[in-house]
Amino acid sequence: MIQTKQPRNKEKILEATISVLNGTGYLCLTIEGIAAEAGVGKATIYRWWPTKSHLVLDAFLMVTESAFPFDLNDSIKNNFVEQLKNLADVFSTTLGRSMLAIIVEDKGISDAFYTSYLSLRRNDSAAFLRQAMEREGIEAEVNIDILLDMLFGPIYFRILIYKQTPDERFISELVDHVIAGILPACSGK
Amino acid sequence: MIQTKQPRNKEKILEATISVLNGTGYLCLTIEGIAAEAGVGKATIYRWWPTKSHLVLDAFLMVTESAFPFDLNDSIKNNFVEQLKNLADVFSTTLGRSMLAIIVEDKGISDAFYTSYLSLRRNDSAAFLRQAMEREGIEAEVNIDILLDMLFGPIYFRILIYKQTPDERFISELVDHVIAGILPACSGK
Amino acid sequence: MIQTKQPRNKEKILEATISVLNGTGYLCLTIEGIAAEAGVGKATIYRWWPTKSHLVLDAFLMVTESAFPFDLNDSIKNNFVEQLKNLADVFSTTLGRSMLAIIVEDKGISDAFYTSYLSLRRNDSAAFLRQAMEREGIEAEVNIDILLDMLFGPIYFRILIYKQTPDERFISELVDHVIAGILPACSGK
Amino acid sequence: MIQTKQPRNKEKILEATISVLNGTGYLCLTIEGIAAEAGVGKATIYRWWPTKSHLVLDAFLMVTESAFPFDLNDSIKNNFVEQLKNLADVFSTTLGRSMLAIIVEDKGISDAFYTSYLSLRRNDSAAFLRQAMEREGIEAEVNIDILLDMLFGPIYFRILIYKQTPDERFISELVDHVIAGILPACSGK
DNA sequence: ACGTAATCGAGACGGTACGTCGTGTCTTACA
DNA sequence: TGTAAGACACGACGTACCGTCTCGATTACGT
Repeated sequence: MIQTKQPRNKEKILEATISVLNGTGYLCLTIEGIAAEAGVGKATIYRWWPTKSHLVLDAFLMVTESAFPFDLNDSIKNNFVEQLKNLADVFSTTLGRSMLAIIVEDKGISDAFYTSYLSLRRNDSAAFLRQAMEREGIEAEVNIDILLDMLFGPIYFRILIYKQTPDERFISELVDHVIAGILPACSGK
Repeated sequence: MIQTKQPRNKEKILEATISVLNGTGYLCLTIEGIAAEAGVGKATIYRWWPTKSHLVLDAFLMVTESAFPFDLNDSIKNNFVEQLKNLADVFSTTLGRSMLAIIVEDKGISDAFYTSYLSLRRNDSAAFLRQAMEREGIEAEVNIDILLDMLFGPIYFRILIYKQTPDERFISELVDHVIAGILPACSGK
Repeated sequence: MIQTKQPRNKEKILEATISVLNGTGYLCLTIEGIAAEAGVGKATIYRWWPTKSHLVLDAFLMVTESAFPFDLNDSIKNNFVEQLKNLADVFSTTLGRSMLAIIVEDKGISDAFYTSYLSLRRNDSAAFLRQAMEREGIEAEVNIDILLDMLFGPIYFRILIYKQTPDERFISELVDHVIAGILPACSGK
Repeated sequence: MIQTKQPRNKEKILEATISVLNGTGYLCLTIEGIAAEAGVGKATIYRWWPTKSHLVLDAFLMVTESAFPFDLNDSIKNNFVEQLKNLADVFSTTLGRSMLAIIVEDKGISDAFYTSYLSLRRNDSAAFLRQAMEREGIEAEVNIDILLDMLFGPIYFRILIYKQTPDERFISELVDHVIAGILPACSGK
């Protein structure tokens, strides 16, 4: 089988990116440093990625499953707890935090991130939630988008602003609160 | 009255920072550019701010009320809708977005931001919520921290990741959902 | 008869060299540019020429007669005027100037240039001069090498340093002066 | 006396230029190398010189007397032998050869070189020659420009094309031949 | 009111990284 | 088989800012 050189090189560069990121952090991430670490010329990096941001995005996508599966036989709560734990894990790594920092300061990358990562998970989540609510007989008038924001938003918030990694207890309580809001209430407000 | 030059200079610099930020965006914000805009030597900037990040933080604090008042005579919902609208406004400006970008990528600044801005609002919010719930006879077993994250988190999330400015309708529904979760439910799950 | 591709290719490359040289000048002459212009891979150029300099030398030799004939039936003056006019023409083209620039900065090429071009003309000139002087009965004690330098040197000098192309009048006067020096003088100094 | 820092730096850079030139030759002369040798940032070099060529020109002018004096009490021959020996010396150094290589390939620099160096010597030479001829009663119809080219041209020619440094014997004969051409001849051409 | 400090603008400076270009070598795929 | 196309490591380019550092000129105060 013929093994072209090119893909091997791209992989080397992505691995070097992660390695440098883990070693020195995002603020010290330089193209020259990555090139040196990968044993590659700078031009080779620029051949495949227009900016450092795109490179980090690809590195992120390489190591991150873009979909985290739901289990229809399990409860809403358990499913979302798992989802949010996974989310918290992914974005608490140096790579994940760097990814977020780039997204926050660069609209172009955030679009690419949305397409390649966020919308996939979001769609899975929405689909699961709809099915599960129907199955559990919840007919509440709920805006699924807002529900998902109430689940995901606080995780991102804690990581981005408070620099904390939400633990299981936080996640569990959060999911409880959100679910409480969609169960039939005795009285209106 | 004698007016020393110093305070006037600091003000000029902060104003120049905002002006450059509005003109060219955070990614193009340079100390040299600010100094030129302010008609000031670079050293004068370094005299008072150790890094560009600290400078932006001060600029942000200068133009932003660090507390946004609650009205105890109004409803929980109305109060939080106002709070979140104000939050969305503040962080949808170029200055606000820049502030967030810095916070996300710099732990040191995020601490300072927490002290000077975030904790003040957070404490006010928590205090108000406790009073209001008591007044309205809600005794639900709720974790106030999580409740506040459910309110604020989605706003930051929308701004930071989705690059959207939440509108009043979104905010209103969000507050509704959160409040729904703390009203007494007919049945636990 | 079978016509191999190779000679055709070399020609294409030499022509492309001249074409690029005329288009953008020596300072912008690149192997990549020549390869593109010739519709040829870079490796094909490197197969036949070790450096850009050798390539330009070959291009120069291709378009330049390495010998310019003397006419024994004409006068010394007329012969040298023609020689110098031809010289001035050859080295006033972009190709000729480039050739000189390379010679000046590269000893290796200047040797090759000497062998393939300069010594041939020099020998012809010396032989002609000797014959003609004998024929015209001039027996002056002259160093022919120096005489030739006095003829050729000023032409190169004007072209290389002054960036001028000597005109016919200049050449004519120059030859007159040189010849005046070898005619029998009334008195030594 | 106040010694500003600036000129000291320029001098350091010019010295480093010469040092690198002597060490590795013109083809290996890089701005980065000069900056390193001088212990200076690249930007400092670019602040004062637009191109490497201008830098070499300045280095050349720094070490070269821009005028080499004539002695009106000495003979024409001796004066020009001294002039040409000096010329041959100056342009046989690495620095001198590099200067010439740059002049040959760059019209802009050759203009600057003409203004700062060449025209000064040329004018001195012409003035001296005129005075001396008058003093010695030579009234020949001579074109001084061509005479000077016959003196200087061969020197440059030998250095640039033949890569030789003309020795005293060559120079002496050359001057003899040129002078022979301006002495009254017995017969016209 | 004036001389003496302190303060400031201007910008030079040594660095670091940028993104680009051309080199000369090497690989691949096609003709 | 030979060759175009072009990937590749390398090295230098010229630029932009960084944070530090003089240097005068311009304050503003203490006498």
